[in-house]
Amino acid sequence: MRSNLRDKVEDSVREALLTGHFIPGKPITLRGLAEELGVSPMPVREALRSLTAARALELLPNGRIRIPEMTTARFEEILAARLMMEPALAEMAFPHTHEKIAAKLEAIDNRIDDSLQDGDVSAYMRFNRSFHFTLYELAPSTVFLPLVETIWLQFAPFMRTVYGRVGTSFLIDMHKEAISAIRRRDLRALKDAINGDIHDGMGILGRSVMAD
Amino acid sequence: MRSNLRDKVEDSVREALLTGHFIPGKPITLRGLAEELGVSPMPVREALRSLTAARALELLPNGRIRIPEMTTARFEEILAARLMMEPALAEMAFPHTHEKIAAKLEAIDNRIDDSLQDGDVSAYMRFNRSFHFTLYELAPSTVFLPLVETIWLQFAPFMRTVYGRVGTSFLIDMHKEAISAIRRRDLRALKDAINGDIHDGMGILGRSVMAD
DNA sequence: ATACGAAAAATGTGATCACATTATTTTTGT
DNA sequence: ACAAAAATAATGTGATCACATTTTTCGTAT
Repeated sequence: MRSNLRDKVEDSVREALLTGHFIPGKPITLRGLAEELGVSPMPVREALRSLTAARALELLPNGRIRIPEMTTARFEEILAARLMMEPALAEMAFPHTHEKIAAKLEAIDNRIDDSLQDGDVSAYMRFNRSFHFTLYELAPSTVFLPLVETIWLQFAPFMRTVYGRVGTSFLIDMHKEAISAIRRRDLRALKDAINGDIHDGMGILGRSVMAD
Repeated sequence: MRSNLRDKVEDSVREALLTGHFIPGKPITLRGLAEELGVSPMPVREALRSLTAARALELLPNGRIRIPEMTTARFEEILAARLMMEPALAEMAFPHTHEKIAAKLEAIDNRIDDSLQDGDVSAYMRFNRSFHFTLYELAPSTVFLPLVETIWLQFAPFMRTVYGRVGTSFLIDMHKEAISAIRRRDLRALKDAINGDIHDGMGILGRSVMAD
């Protein structure tokens, strides 16, 4: 088995981005991250290069790397991209869903509810991502799936600040509707649920913070 | 002004990919490319890492890097992604078009015709890309535009082999319809032209080769 | 001739170093 | 006390080296 430090570093930065442990605008340094992870700057360089290409990180004119800041225009584009691609991905996944998957999604959704009750934002973000990608990864997709992963890396750090601002008590999602749609073999309802989840869960919340 | 070798290497590999100078399946070596470009392996490493993240290159389990091979499923996904995103990008660009842009596109389109007449596939691919992105880059987009660039990097090497197989004489595009739509200020017609260009120009041609 | 195995070459990875540029801190002058 | 300037520290970039793994080449046996 072939493994390398670069992928380990990339995975851990990915995870940190997706659970909101990096703050938008905050610069990241090679040596700093390297020391933090106990590796040389070399694998960090490659991992950050990769994430920069995925637009999860931003390369400033002076060569510094940071988490990009969110703008209203970018947020609207991300929203539009999600609304285009994720229902399509759900549709590709649909033929591969069955009761066992529905049960798995239900278990994840329960942990989401727990996280919200506890006010544990990181856990919420991790399980929410898990919910969506457990579904999406059923799709035999080598194009859309990576694109959607890229998108999530772009908005996750911002959503963390949103949740921090408005709290976790007002979070709405349409996960239960999605699970029900899978069980009823209702593709239309599944796509609507995903669409609604993005529109109501992310869109409204994000815009409310953006308005400041 | 801050410049670095890495970006120069990346740009030249990008250009080579987009004009079909790399053959799908062909492996790329760090030291080989480095020597070819007259630099050390270091900036090549970073450039290839970046392009791998963009799915323009593929990292094999043994660590080797190559241009991905096309499959029917991947082709269909790429087509679907293009049909989703490019008309949307054209719509975002539309308010920023005017006669001067139309004239510029017309000039590019004339060079496309010349290239086809000469049977110069590389020139054709370069100008075709130039046509599309001259339009798309008018859109104030920081999300869709990079996604579409990623897509083009993924199908360009394959299209080169398609053109090599079926020749350049049967190429159809809807560029003139797009230019006319811009001049008539007809958004609907512009989106239809882009849609048709992708569907007829790439879709039919690609599928015919894929069918082998 | 062909298949197998050993030797040789080539490859990606990670570490370290040197260097120019940029950021930060300290010193100095008024 | 505050601003300007000098010194110091930190950063990304590119090169080179060592190394394990993989690929290729070449010799040998059947």
